[in-house]
Amino acid sequence: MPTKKRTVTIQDVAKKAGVSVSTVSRVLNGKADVAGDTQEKILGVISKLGYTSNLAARSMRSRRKDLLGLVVPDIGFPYSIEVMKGINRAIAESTFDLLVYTMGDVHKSGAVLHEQHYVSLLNNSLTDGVIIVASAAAEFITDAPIIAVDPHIVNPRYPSVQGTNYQGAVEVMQYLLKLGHERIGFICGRPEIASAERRLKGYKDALKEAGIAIDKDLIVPGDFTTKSGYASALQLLNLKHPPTAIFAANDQSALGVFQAAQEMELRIPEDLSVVGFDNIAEAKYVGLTTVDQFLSEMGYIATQMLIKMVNHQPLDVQVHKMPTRLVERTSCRALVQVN
Amino acid sequence: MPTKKRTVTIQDVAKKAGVSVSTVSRVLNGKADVAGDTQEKILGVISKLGYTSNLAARSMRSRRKDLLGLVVPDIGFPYSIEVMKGINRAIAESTFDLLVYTMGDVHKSGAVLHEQHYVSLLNNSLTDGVIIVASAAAEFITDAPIIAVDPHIVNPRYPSVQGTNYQGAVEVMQYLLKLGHERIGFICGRPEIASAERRLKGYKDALKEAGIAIDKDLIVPGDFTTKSGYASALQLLNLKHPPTAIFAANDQSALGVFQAAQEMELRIPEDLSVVGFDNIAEAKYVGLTTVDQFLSEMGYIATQMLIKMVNHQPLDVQVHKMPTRLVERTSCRALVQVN
DNA sequence: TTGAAAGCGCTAACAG
DNA sequence: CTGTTAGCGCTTTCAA
Repeated sequence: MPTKKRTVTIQDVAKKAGVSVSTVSRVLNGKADVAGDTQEKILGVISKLGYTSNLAARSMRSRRKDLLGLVVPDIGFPYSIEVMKGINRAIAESTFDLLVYTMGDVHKSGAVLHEQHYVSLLNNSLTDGVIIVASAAAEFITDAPIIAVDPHIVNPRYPSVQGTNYQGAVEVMQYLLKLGHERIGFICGRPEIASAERRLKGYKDALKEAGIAIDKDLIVPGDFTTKSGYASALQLLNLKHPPTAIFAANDQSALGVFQAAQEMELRIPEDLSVVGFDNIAEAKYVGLTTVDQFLSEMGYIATQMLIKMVNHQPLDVQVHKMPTRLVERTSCRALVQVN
Repeated sequence: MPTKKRTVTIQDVAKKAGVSVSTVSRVLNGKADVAGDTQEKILGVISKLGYTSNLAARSMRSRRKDLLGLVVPDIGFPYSIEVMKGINRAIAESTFDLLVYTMGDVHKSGAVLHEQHYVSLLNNSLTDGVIIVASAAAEFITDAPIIAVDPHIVNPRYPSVQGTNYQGAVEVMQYLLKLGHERIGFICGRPEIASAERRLKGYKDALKEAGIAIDKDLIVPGDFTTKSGYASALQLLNLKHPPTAIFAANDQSALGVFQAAQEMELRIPEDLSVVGFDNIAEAKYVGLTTVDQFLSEMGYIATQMLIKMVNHQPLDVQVHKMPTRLVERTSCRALVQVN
């Protein structure tokens, strides 16, 4: 293995080039005040030795790193993936690179503490600012800008990007009601998450608005997983009066509904209408109705906002209209909440 | 915004607790030799001040970081996402966390240089080892272990995880031949990438083996994108003698074939058999045949190998059988190449 | 235009 | 059990 015993440091370069470390540092940082031939010689030595600056040491001294941080509990989760696609897009368009911190699993250890820890870790040292996705934590100690995407609990002290969950749910319901459905099932999300509750409220209010009494049997629990969607859908479909449409609080559980319907040989949407919130790639293939681009846009917007914050630019944009390419009838907007 | 002017350092904690920095450092690192009440007091100050250690400074001093690095050009690309899912799974099962470095776009600037730079950057400072995915670069300067997943160019000096592209392609062909197909189209991948060429060779050899002459019209270019798959599929299907089956060098281009077939109102697989290499979520919904879990498994295996390397354990496993859940008839193995 | 020297925040001997 | 001290590799004054 081509492993140098010791890392090549700026000292090695300086010695080899016969100059001082500060001179090397100067050419490394593109300062103008270095003689042409000195610079050339140093550059030569650098590439000959294969020197690369030590990120840790460097960011310990300098303010600007051109690096954004992202803290995600689990980068394998479809939700995270969608958000990351948007972030990735914004990063690609910018001069910033991205450092993603993950522990691979939300449940690896105390989530809230871990999140806070990682945010400080990144922000106090390596990055110019951090994006935190679907955070359970509400408070952070950090000296660099921070932005929350879809936080579980909304803390007005931090800027955040959130979906208009209530309004979106109302629109989903209006769509289903217009289709003539009167018995519409709702599969809940995790009750401790703000967005889930707002979707449920949208469901209830739309029903109320339409003059339809709320049937408690039609509201079943869920936890945003496909498995729970499957189980809850079976519960709904085995009712004496089963619903003719099911509104799942998120896309994953909608997929579970799809599985249950398939198993019971119900065709979608002929026998059963299914609508899910959020966005997954599979949706268009299974014929589910979802809000396209939703999560991805949130990531994109959040990244752009964070970059503005890092650059000390004002956060002028308050509300973004979300594109709804897949679904014409159901729309959802991202509300950008500043401060 | 709750932004402390200056970061809380270990010095602040020490002063406030009335002890020395080394004592604080000791409790921070869980050393046993600290008095119970001293430790308690320090812990109290730490949480009161909201102190978190500076990652940069810390990793500059200590050897073990319990942190693995991952360099991916583009984390929004389906290929990267699949590999990352596997890596994420391995990370979740381990005591390591993961730091992903991305520039958001392969083409943001000189890819090879960027990759080498990032690998050194991470490995010389922050992480215990790094995984590099689909690298265009063949050489790296680093003093920590490194493992390549599916490198464009295979360098025997580094351990790597690669698919058995040749064998897999042969098996895909045997499957199609057994189905009775005699005219099988092949959509190539990017010719500069080793795996693409091995898949093509598998296609040709299987044909040869079956005693079927190679028709050059049936081999069309591609670049692993859906767009190219679409275009090349149209080219194939508009031939005087169109193929009855198409083997796309990867999943993305297979998706393009699917689109083209749909547009020409060909049913799959009744009118046209389509097989793609690699693995995407959409595959099962559009009825394509792909190798399940393939990319994800590569990421998983690579991560486990890297952890072994970091722990100075021998790399005993040489060949992994890949699980093939979706597809019984086409299998693919990951060949783990050590040294 | 360059070098010397002072730290950034932290860990790890080495003494007490 | 705890404090002192010496750096890790780098940037940044301050002089020369």
